[in-house]
Amino acid sequence: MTTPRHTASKRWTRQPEERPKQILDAALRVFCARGFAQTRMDDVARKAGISKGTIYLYFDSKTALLEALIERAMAPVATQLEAMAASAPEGPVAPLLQTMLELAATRLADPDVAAVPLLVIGEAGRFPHLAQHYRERVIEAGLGAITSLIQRGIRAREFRPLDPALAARSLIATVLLQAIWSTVFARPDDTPLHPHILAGQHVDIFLNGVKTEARR
Amino acid sequence: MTTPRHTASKRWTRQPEERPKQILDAALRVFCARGFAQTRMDDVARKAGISKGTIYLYFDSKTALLEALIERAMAPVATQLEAMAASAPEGPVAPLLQTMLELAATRLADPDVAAVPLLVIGEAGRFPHLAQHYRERVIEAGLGAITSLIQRGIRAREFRPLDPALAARSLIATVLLQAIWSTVFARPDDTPLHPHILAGQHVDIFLNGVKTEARR
Amino acid sequence: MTTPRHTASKRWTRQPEERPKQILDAALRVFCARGFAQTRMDDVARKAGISKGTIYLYFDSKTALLEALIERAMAPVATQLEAMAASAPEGPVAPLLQTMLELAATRLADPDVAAVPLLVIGEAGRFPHLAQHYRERVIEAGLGAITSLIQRGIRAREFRPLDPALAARSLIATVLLQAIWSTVFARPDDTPLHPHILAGQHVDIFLNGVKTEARR
Amino acid sequence: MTTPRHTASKRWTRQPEERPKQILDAALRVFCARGFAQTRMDDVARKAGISKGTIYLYFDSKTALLEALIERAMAPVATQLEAMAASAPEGPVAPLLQTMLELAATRLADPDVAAVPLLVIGEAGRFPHLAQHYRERVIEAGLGAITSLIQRGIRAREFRPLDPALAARSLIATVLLQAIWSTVFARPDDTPLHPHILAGQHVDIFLNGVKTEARR
DNA sequence: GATGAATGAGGCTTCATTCAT
DNA sequence: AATGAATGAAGCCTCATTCAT
Repeated sequence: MTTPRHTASKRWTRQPEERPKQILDAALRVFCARGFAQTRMDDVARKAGISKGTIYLYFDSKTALLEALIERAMAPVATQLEAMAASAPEGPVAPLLQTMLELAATRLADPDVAAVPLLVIGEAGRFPHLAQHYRERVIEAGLGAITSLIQRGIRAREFRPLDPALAARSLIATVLLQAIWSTVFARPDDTPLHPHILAGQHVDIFLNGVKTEARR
Repeated sequence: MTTPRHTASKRWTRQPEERPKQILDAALRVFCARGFAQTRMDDVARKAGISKGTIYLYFDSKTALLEALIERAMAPVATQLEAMAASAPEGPVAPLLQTMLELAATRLADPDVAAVPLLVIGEAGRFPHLAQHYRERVIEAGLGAITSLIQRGIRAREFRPLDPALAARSLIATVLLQAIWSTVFARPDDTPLHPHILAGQHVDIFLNGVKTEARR
Repeated sequence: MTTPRHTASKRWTRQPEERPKQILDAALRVFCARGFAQTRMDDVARKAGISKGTIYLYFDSKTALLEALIERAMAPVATQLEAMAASAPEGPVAPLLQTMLELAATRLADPDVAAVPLLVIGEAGRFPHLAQHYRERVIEAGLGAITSLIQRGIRAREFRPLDPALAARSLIATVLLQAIWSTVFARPDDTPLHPHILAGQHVDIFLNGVKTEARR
Repeated sequence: MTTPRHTASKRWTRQPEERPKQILDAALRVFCARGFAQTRMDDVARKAGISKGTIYLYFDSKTALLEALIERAMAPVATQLEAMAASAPEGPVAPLLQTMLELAATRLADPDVAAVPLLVIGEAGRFPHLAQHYRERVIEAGLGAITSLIQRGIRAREFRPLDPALAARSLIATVLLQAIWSTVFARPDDTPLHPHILAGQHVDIFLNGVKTEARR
């Protein structure tokens, strides 16, 4: 068994285009694994396969790295939520809600995706502006989209009358909390709960729970 | 009748016996406000009204402080959950579930109570044993208690057949996530969402969603 | 030859009263020897016989150390200059000027005293406010005191008419520059130029050069 | 007739031959403005309009840059001083001294010229060989030239007997110190003291102070 | 020759922990 | 038991220098 030499004999290569992405990807992993405060810039650098100083060619500080990271993760979510809310097709909203929840469950089953809200939760105390930004662009946007759909359902007598904002929380909490739990409390030997199954039954309960009472 | 250990030769009146509690209370507050890593022992000391060195008379390290804190918060919850599960009265479980959820909502509305799960979530990456312990004694116990009640409801045809473990998650997630959110994303000018209202409508939706279909 | 054990068996002693002075003294020496930028806090600490962290119990930063140092050195000089200017006795000013110059020469012969103006000169580029403060409190005060004495001499026909401010510069420059040179360009094997001799001849030349022309 | 080394295949017009001068000029400015230690190679490069790496094609290190800089500035001064000392015309030395001082004052009024002694003063602690070299080639040469002229004046009974070496210091200190002060303590809104005026009065005082007493 | 991305040693500063009082 | 001065290891960040392009 020979010791494989590295195929690249160069100590490093220029990759100014790729570096920011490499660094953010690495930072997400290590911040998530150890927490922001416990992560050393060296950890990020090693994970990205570069040297410590190189990070500072692209990001001003450790904090700037965190902010860029969260900003990057937030942007597509916020965009998609707005698009969804704007383009909901006519007709009953129940199937729509089901689709959205399953989509969310699938997305959040990816640890890299679930990592970001967790980071925000963990660092909100230290970086209130981050938390506020996340709240506005993601949480309120998401809750708003769901809330308006539920409201539509109520108006159309598809659902019985109830507070649509609270109902929206009832609908999405299970999926979100599951994402948090499976990331935080995962045990190595755990069979991960398939997100579709949980989301499926939850949506079923919810829709049964909110649907207009059968004529009496 | 307390046994005074010292014969009135001291000037300070605070009893050593109260110190651990004072320290833990202070630690909970500051850990929660700034996060564990960002909190200095000086912060804890100042909050407790004592000096930094004194903490080390009662706790071996900063980590030990965190562990004691979480342990202390976990104990009564675990005890109560076990008691509930053991002593559930006969009859329909729906009112029981409602009571439990409202109790949980009320408890978690206290920031000092909600702080603990948040701490665990934030530090799980660094202290896996803490996370595991919390999972076993609180999460699994709580989910177990709810699950077995739901199972009883299903057996009694009070509820339609579904996976009781998943249903338990559906039931409690809304209340827990609300506790997390209102702690993390609270805005100073926010009217806090009264926990009873959210829990009330959520339980209503849930119970309507799981109840046996009324024969029509 | 035995290895002498330290008489103090304690690793350190409490000296909260003495520390600031100890630290400033040490800092003056090492800043002067190596320059501010080239000096590590470790150097200061070692010179002061304490640990690096201790410095930060008394000074906020390396820069604060420099500022405190210069402030401390400036205060007595400024005070003395003001006192001198205020309490000059009546009569001819020539002996006064001679006394002042010799005093200045003696003072500046102490390397610890000469070090401060040198520090200011070296760091003026980085700390303009320091330079400005020094200029106002020391240089302008000193020049002002000398200038007003010379003016008195001119008014009393003791000196011939000339620009007193420029004459003040002529008078003190030699002593000051000598202080700078002997600090900067000192060679170990140099016999130091005795300040009194230089100052003595310089004042003699100066006073001869400014005295009223013998009646013609 | 210059020999073009490249056959017009390059786009840039700056000749490599000019680079060292460009770099040294830039370095002088920024070293003077911020001090040697506080100046980054990037600063020098930007000032020179080239890139950081290019400096290393011409100079081995930052220190080499400083040394080359000072060496370059020293050479003409040393040469001129030697020439002056060698070719002093016969007759009274007073006009000669006056000319030299005014020349020095004029030269030192150029901040780029005054910058060099200041740099040497500031970095003498770190680069003793620089200081020694400067002392030998500039200071001792300059003092020597003046000293020997004064000695000539004493021998010719133009001046009264005094220590010519100390008198030389008395003569030049005012001009040098003024150069230092105006560079270090310059205020933006200051009308700079015209060097000729200061030097003029100083030389007048000095020559009056050293001239043989008019028999009365 | 020129560039500027990449490196990594080094310094300031923080803070958990110790210990003399 | 309590204090808080003192310690020193550890981490963020800078920047002189190198080197692939």
